Amino acid sequence: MKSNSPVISFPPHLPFLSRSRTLKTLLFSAISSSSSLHQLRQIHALIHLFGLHASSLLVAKLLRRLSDLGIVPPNPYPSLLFSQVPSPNSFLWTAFIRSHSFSSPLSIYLLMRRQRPPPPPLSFTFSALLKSAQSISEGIQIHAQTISMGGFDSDLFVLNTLIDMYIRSNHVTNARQVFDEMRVRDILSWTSLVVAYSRIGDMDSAAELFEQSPAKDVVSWTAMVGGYSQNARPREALTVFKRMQASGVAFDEISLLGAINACAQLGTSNYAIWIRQVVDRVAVRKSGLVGSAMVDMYSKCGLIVDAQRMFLEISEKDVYSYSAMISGLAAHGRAADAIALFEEMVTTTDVRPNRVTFINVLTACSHAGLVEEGRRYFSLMKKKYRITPDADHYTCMTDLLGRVGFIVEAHELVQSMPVEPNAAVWGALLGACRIHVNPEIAKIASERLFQLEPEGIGHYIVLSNIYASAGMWDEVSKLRKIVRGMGLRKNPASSWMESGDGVIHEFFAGDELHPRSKEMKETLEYLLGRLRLAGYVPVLRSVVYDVSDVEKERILKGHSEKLALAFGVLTTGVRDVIRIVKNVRICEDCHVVMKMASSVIEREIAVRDNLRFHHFRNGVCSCCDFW
DNA sequence: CTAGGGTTAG
Repeated sequence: MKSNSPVISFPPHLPFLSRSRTLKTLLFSAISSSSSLHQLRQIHALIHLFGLHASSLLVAKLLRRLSDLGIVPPNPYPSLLFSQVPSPNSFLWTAFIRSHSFSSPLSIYLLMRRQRPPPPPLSFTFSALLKSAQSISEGIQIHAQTISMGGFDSDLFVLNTLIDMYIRSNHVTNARQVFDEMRVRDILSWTSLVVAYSRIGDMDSAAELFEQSPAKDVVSWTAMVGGYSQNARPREALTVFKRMQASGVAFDEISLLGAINACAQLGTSNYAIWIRQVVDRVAVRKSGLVGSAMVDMYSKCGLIVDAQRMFLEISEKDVYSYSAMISGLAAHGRAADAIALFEEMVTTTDVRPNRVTFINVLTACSHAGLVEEGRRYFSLMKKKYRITPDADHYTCMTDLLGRVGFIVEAHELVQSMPVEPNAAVWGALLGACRIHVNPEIAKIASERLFQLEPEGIGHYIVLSNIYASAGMWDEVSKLRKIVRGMGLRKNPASSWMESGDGVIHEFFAGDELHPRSKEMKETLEYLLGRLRLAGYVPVLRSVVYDVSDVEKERILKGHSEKLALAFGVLTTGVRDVIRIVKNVRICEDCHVVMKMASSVIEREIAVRDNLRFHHFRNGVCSCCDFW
């Protein structure tokens, strides 16, 4: 908590004229650095004391700070301040309009126009109006007004705001049209569109514009790094991040976030170590912003101990830091620690959990099968914290109930939930049906999924796998036909790992693309041979094709995480942890192989699946075979 | 004085 009041020191030796200007400057910066209504009122009193309450400059600044603190009409304070200025200039009118952005900025504008003589509107008077436009048509009207005033038709500031208005209402094409018609553009025009394209997932258009933009600064570079990372293209994100550094633009805290997140997605430990060095160079590690991202990144890279260490180093822990840590512990199967941290947060700090925190806590319960605790937190969230559960929370509950086998109850929950179940909810139910082989409810869930996400080829495959596990081969072949008709899968299952030099090696089921493929095959055969001696029997039911047992065994051997395991054995030191990242859930057979391998070859193996970690040590897994 | 922002279920 900042409790220091702004200090206004007055240099008495200055001549009177400059004293007045200096005083204004001092008061002005005091307003900027104020952090509470109480302080603002004190400064306001000072302004009165010095007879400066008619200053448009100071009052405009006060208004702006007030809206930052959420003090806007109908709170009378802004109007009171405004009314004390006998002849407000255009700047103050604009500030007053802006402070009404959530009520009726247009009515203030009309009031301004009715003054005699009317203060000339400024470009950012219109920008303030445009910013608060509730709809496209209102925005277009305001823009027409702007043009009719003359002199603004090619105003950069107005046009940039117009672009933003279109982007805010998801009309990227219109924004692009404005952009294309601009005779003069600045870096903000370019960046706005780059961001707009990346938000709609069109990174190729974003990149094209970015490359064309004549100037690049830390913000526009960051937009690209963040864009790639938010669109699940971590390698490109890091490439752009490195290019930014090479171009001589210094990065700041915000620009690091995209890069940290990209490393989290890659999930490999060398990138974790690399980004830590980058972060340490600017010594912002203890900030909550970077700290939370780092906690998340370490967790996702399997370095949970480093995540915890990082968490402790954050100087001002907020709900993001706690949520990131809880989510990390959950992903590593440490439900008890995740819950303990949540309890510590609510009992020993002022940090209030938000909806995401509860998603994290419920996920922790889910990964450990803690049904009763999950129910308790679900109701605590409503009763004590007044957070209305949304579809995401119901997804967690459906997953929690379904995962332990309460499929009927999970289905009832989905049917009775007060918000419309979305694809994630039905997906959780379908996932539960896969684990516990319940083709009846799976059929219900997947029919809804086919409606909600008709392009989601994965749902057909999961349903088909459930039918396969239940031996319903007629149904399987019907679904296979549909899947074939839909074309190739966009995201095939793959596993990847890093060799010591930071190169990422990716493997696909049954592929022989890697230059060391032959060696890997031999290594795997040798390893499986040793496992067989220790009692390994391939889990044939992990294969969801109706083929012979010999063929099933051949398919199992080709699973990408086994290829990665072989590659890891070949290329890493005997004391290194073999770290594998996988983009889908690990299958039962691979899980058995990893467990046994960890004891037979005395190596620690860590596999990150699409949602959690498996740490294999001495023949057991941290997930206790519940995943 | 408008452009980039950490935690999120299947």
